Amino acid sequence: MSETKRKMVHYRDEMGEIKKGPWKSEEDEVLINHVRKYGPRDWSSIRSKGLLQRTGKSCRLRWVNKLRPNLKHGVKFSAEEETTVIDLQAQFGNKWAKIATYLQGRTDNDVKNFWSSRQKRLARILLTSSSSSSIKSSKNSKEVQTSTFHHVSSMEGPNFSQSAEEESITKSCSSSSSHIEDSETIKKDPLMPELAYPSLLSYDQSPNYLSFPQIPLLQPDFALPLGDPNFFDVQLPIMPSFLAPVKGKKHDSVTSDSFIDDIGMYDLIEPLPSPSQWA
DNA sequence: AATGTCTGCAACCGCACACAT
DNA sequence: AATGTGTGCGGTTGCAGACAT
Repeated sequence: MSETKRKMVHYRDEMGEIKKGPWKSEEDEVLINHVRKYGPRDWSSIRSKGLLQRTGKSCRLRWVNKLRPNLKHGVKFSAEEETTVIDLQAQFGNKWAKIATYLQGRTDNDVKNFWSSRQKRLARILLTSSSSSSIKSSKNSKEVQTSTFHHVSSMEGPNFSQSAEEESITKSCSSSSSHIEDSETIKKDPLMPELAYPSLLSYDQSPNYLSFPQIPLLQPDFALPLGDPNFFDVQLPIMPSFLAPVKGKKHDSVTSDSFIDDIGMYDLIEPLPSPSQWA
């Protein structure tokens, strides 16, 4: 993002003028020098010493999100990172800072923004698809709906709506799968590629609940603090990258076909590598 | 080419927590 | 125990660029 993206704002308090908005490279330099001298702490002293007209909070945020070493700037989330975020979000909820500790070079803000974008895309797809697709009933549609929905919901985590949106994606998926005659046929459906590899799947207590295999996560105690210079050397678990990264940008009209495209966007239709390729 | 819409992301805000006094 | 200060976190906003029409 350019330095002039945000309007520079100034206001005064008892300590003088406070600057807000985009950071200049000179300010970054001052901040970096402060951290070199004193470490990533005493943020408030930066202003009280007159080094910068920024609040301590603003300085800390700038350091954590932009200036800290080894951050991945301008690098899209990989399939592995997406999978990790999805899984951890389901596990921890919206604990972005915690989730970020499992991802090399990612900040809580990165994770938060990633998730937010993803949720928006999904919401739009659900809304559009529910308004553009008709509902067909088949004798086994309920079964298909259930497994399809649970698949999606397990990816999207506990915050996912359980009401209108749930119903709309269920309808959309069942609509595009209305040819399915029995559960065996489901395995051949491109929407459900992972069903061809049952060993990859795990089932929880509910027999219909389909979820991704659990990523062997680092124990939280094992996660090093961000200040630790070795933090980014931690080896993170790698999943088979059968989850496709988000491709394309705009999806204004969602027909049955384009919905499938969007489902692909949500990591469903990328062809699975054969199990022998995972090693 | 002009305009409208969408997306990604930097940065702010308010709240909560930890710690010192 | 109460209060003040510093820091961290999650939610939200708003802008610039990308993309579609």
